[in-house]
Amino acid sequence: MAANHQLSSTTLQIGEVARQTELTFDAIRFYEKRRLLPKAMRTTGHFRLYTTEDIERLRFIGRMQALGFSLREIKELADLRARRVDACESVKELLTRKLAEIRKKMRELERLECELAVDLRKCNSELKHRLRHTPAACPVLETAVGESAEA
Amino acid sequence: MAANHQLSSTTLQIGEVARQTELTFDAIRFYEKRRLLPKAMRTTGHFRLYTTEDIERLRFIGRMQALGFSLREIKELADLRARRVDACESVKELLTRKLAEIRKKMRELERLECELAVDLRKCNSELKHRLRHTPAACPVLETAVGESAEA
DNA sequence: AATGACTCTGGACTGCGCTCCAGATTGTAT
DNA sequence: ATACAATCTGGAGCGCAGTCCAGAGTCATT
Repeated sequence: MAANHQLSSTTLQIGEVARQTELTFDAIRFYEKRRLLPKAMRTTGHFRLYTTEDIERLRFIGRMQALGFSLREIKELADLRARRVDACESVKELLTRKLAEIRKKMRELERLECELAVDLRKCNSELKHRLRHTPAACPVLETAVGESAEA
Repeated sequence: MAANHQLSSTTLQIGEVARQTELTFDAIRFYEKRRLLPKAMRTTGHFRLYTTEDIERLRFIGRMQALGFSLREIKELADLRARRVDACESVKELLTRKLAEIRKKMRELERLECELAVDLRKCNSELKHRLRHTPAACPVLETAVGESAEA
């Protein structure tokens, strides 16, 4: 294990942070370069030191990415957490916008879920049916995913 | 307007398709190269011709992309529509997998929605409050987005 | 026959989000 | 003092999903 010769109490080096967040060194440094993360403190020998807040923030980045937000967007949102200006009006605007996006995505996902679920049921019942009768083409391959899009 | 000297009844050229789907020529041709779209028929002069099915498929691609699926994944799904093999078992597997992914994404979005909605309410009430009292920091900037992540 | 709108191919280029690498430095263990 | 692990910086390279462009060919109109 490497150095922690100072402030070791609640700060972690990049390797440990990488392990805890399941990110790579490179990704973490990349986020710093892109200012998604505040510039990390350093040991006297220039090793980066991270706090639990940083880890929270990195986890937040991960969550948002999985939801399909770009780093640019994530920065927008994450910055609001750290900035201590009274920017409430603009915060409100941003939140309202994001919220609308999210609700739209959710509706779309619901629709897709529905379609897939229907297809899956067709698929299942056809498989059952086929056990007793003669084989036929998979039902999903006829009236498939997304075809009922305009319903 | 350009040629349609043959089969003009239900087929469209790339320009019209681009207009209808709100995609670019380049994107459409790109999807063909990546086999997300079957190779288009051609006029005698090598102009591509598209059917309404192709348009449906392109719209499907667009929808899925907006939901954060990669072209690779979209191809997987879309291929099932066109392929007429009896691959029902594997179709079932794929659908089940996708469905699980979608449900996970939805839960995540719900959580985020919740967090943002709470923040927004805080923001609003703080703004109201501030009209009557002394100014203070924006409440969202204290207990912001994603902080309640582990709740 | 010529004009102008449309389309073709192939290849270079872009922005995003990293990853990989080399060569140097720092910290720990012996 | 030395070996070894962890980290540093800067830059090249990569996969994705296209965009942009040049130069050539195709088609309806006049």
